[in-house]
Amino acid sequence: MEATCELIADCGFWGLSMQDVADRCGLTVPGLLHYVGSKVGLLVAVLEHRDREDAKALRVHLGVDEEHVPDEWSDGGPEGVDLRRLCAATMRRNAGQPEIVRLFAVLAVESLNPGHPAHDYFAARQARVVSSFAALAKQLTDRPELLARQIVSMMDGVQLQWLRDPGTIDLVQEWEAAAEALFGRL
Amino acid sequence: MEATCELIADCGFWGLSMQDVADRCGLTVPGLLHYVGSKVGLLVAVLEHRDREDAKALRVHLGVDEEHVPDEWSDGGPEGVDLRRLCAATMRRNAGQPEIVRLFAVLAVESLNPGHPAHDYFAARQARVVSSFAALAKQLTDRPELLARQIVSMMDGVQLQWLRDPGTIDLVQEWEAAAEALFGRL
DNA sequence: GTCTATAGGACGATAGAC
DNA sequence: GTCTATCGTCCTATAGAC
Repeated sequence: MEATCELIADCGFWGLSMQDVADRCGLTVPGLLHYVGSKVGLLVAVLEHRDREDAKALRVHLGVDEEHVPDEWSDGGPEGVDLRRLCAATMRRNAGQPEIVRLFAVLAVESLNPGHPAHDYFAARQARVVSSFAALAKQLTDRPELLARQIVSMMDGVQLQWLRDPGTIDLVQEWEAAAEALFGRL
Repeated sequence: MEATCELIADCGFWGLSMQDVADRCGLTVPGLLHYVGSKVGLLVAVLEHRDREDAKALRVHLGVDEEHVPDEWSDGGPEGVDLRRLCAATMRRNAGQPEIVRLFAVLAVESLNPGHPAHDYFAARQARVVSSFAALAKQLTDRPELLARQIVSMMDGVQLQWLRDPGTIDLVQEWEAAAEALFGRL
């Protein structure tokens, strides 16, 4: 999983070589294929692995700055969570794993092509995030879907700039400033 | 150029096949290589072609809604141009060429890898855009670089969402709403 | 300026031994 | 569960005829 994440982040799924993955694992290519079946199977395995890992870690990160974690938070669903705080927690977590952020950035763009094996996965993911943000935004504005899309756009854009120049840009600070523009006037 | 843009947009530079490009041009692979020398040469040719094309077209688009085009605008430099109007003109133009937007989105992310042949090109491009936006933002805020980065982030993010679901999202409208959040309180 | 022919390799995947 | 051997295909690039 780890090796595959790095290699896809570097060259995309189309540029990924099973040979390179196998080499990093100390396996031969047929040895690797024994587990994942095919190259697409490897991609699916990585995405599922990331989903589990991220769901787990986000809950930890949400609570890490709080003295007491409300019950609703630990239940997994984002209901009742403050939207601005949820975004900040996400960015705080992402600031510590640039390679993972880059993996998703590469796949998200590559999968705009309907023929990409992760096309449906990212379409669904995007819809899910926007609609759950919109649910939380209902309390803040009369156009919650619009605000949700703006937040997602800004998060994606800020992360992209941070990835391009991690030395100059502090992801957490940059997001805090952007959040002020988005949430400040509400 | 046209064929290459579409194919890179679909599969990235690493996924691009000279054979596919040659086929679409009605050429053989050596026939294509005669002009561009190598696969990297083809990429460079495309980027240079887009630079010329976009510089030309942006000036037209900037003036298209105005009765009179001020002299400074036609001189090429963005000095004196209203920043918000410049962004709107860019988005208006991009709304008409989704394939080109997707080409740049794919290459921009793919080239985060320092080993990518377009890495330096996109690093320079990014720096140039941010600093020219920041110059225009000086009149609007006391933190012009920050505003410039926020604008670029939001433009990139909005375009990404639009590319993923062009039927639901109107790029120009979506940007207008986002611009209100960024410029409205200044 | 465009072609045929070909070099020389990497690719994903399968078959079958151990 | 991991290997060797191999298939058939694709890849970029070069050499050289026309």
